[in-house]
Amino acid sequence: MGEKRYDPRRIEPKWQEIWAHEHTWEVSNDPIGEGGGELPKSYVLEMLPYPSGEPHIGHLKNYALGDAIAHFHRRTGHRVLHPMGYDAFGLPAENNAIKTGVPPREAAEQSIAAFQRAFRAWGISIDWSREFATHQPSYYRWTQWIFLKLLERGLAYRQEAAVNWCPNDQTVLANEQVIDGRCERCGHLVEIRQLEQWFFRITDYADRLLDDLDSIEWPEHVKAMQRNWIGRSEGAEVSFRCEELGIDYPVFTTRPDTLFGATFFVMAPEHPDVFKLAAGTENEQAVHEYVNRSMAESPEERGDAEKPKTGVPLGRTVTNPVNGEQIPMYVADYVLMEYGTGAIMAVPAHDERDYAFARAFDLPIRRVIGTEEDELPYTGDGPLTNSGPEFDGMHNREAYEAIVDWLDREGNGHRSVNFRLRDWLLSRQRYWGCPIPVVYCDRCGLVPVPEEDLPIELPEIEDYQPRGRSPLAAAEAWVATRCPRCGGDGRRETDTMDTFVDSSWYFLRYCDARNDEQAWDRRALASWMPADQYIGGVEHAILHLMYARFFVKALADMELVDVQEPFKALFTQGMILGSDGSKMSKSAGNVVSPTPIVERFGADAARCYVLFVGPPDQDAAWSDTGVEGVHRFLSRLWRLGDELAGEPGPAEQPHDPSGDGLTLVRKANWAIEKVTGDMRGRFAFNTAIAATMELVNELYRHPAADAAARRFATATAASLVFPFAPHLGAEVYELLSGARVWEEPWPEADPEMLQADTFELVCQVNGRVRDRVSAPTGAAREELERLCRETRGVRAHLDGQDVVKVIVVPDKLVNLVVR
RNA sequence: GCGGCGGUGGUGGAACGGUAGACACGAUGCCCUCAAAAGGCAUUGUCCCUAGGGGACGUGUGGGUUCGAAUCCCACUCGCCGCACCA
Repeated sequence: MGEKRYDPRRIEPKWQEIWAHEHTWEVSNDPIGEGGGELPKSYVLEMLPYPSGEPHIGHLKNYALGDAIAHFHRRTGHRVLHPMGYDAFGLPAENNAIKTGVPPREAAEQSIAAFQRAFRAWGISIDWSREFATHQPSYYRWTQWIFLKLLERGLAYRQEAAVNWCPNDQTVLANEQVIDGRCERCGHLVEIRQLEQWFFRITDYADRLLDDLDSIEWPEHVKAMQRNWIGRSEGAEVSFRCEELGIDYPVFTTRPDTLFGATFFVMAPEHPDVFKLAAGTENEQAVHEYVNRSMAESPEERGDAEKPKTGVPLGRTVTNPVNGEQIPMYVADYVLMEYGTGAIMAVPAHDERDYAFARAFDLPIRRVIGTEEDELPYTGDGPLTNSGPEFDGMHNREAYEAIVDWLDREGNGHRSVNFRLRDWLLSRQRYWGCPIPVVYCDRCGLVPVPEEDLPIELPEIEDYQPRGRSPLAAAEAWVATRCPRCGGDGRRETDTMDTFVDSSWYFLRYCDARNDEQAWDRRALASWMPADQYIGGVEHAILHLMYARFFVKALADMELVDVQEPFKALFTQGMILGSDGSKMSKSAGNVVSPTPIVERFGADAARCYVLFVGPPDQDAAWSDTGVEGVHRFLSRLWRLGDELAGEPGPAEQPHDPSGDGLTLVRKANWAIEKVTGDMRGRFAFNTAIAATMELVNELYRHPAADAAARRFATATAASLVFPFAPHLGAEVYELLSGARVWEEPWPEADPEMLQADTFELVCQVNGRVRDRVSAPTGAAREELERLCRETRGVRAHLDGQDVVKVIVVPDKLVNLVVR
């Protein structure tokens, strides 16, 4: 033993070559043609990588996870689709181009090559026949086609709006890409600009995006984040009339029960009527100054809830519809134009912000809910007061309904629902993205490019520097075109699409990736969608995962797809942190690159380690000694295989094992049961790997067991470890049986071998373990009680006391309750 | 503030309401070796006891349910994540 050593550098390329050469992981869309008509489908999908530089350790974990699931599904009788692609468009490649001069296409393609090398070196079981990258015209042709479909349906539109502008990246951003008032990409403070931009009408789907969360198996925290982001609130819209100008101003409120407490009225600085209202009043000048000052403030400064309330009176009043009171109007920046109607009724007694404003401006505060004991501002429940004879004394929950009904009858308001979600701003003033297939014609206006003219290819340019408009605008020859409608002079849209558009439908394309006639064939889609298991990081909980759901729903409404949700189940993996426990970053100098690890310990050890460190949805720190430990385990398994190889023969369970052989056969069956349970439904790969470690340890503990039992136990370990360490699993399994482990069905435990003849009976007195004794499996309750009472430890603790109760858990324990 | 998740040895982590700490790392000792590497074996929650054995205490804190609680319930506390002047 021991002259030969486990050498992943020899084993791993050997199997990778076989899988590549035989196209092992390719799968047909036609189950009948493959003779697999009876097999259920399984679509296992990891989030496609963004090709920037080299793959990092997080990618290894992501794809090791997905691969384990894919292998398990294949061997448990599924046709498995496990594809791969690259999300190649996007800002980083372009910013890199500006810095280094390397064209984004070149950088992206270099990076894609690095990912391809990595996936092969890691032994990920990918169906390469479906591979694509989103920057290829054969892909984005269909991204453009989907855009046209959405445009046709009114779900894509162009509009001027106050939008987030990143002065560093020189482009607009979606709300979802602004984090704490800063650009998600570069961290620069975001400004607000009034610009005409392209939007997708995702708000039309707010209710469905919310409701359908109940139909998918996603982690609770991700659903919660989406619910939060959609931010549905129920309430009422109530009209307040400005008599002097004869205009009704609706407000949205979630508290119509507090209407009698409204003592003033506030508008957002961006509200289009602010100047009109102030015109001619003594406040006109002050209003202009205030509005200009607020507009100049960054969203971050403005959004600070802690800062003192500011505002200016508009010099006008509105009528509170419930009591006819004239209440003063203000403009104040704590009211947001983007939410509700951009105007609010202020109820200082029952809203903290209104309270703060009223105190600062010395405005009346009138309690309408609760008693003296409830300190103001009071946001809790209670009986109404100061709300007229009709409502006084009524509990506020009831009053809510009663007041809304009354408003409705009088024509002053109605029930209403508001969402926090806003439309998806998709245009970017940047080069490296999918061109928007639209032409502007002086005569016809905005004209969609006809489908047959797609793709509108992204031209090659030399200067990527953004100058407030897309660098594409400088490509004169490309911009100048014919109007598809009238044939006259036209100009192409020079904005490109947000990268998230590309990744909102790629999972559909995998189903029919080589189709040149259409984006997909519906039958191909029907044979795979939805993805049964989606795997990726939580950082996409809102952006990508919401957009993709929106796309699928919109496409379903156009009868282009047959599912309502793209991802039936979602698994969010935890991050691999640096060995110091903090996030890996170049500046912290704690980045672990997978390449040297794989070269040194093998892909199998690296893959097993990231799955073994802990539950895969949790963050885990990288540990060099941890990988060495896993490598040690794989070596031990390999040595068993090497030692037992001899000539290939059966590796099946021997018929009548006895002694140490029986122990091994039992342990092997126990491991089968344990690993299968850990993988089915849950993702307890850490404990699954631990169980195969136990099996291997057991083999080392019983070196004298008969060879048949050892062969069986070793082959079983190889078979069970295959989803995590495919090369080693295949190697050892072949050494012992001559067969290919991935062609073998997943092992099933022999029920007879799952139970021993005896077990260790736990003997408790008052719930505390006092002794243990060997007892026959299946023994009667009385028998177990007797055995328990006879043990030394129990007798010592019984000590003549009365046994008042006996609890027997068959095949497990006896608990004697004494007084 | 709202929403979600979590607190177990020196470390990462195991535990259908039923033996807390599987498995692994680290540490210690031994074997193999001229030596080393590699490998193998053993010990390893804390404390206490006249110690081949036995006892007490132990899953953030306090209470509760139960024959029995890391697990279920209540309150608190600490930490992480998301959202946040959203009316």
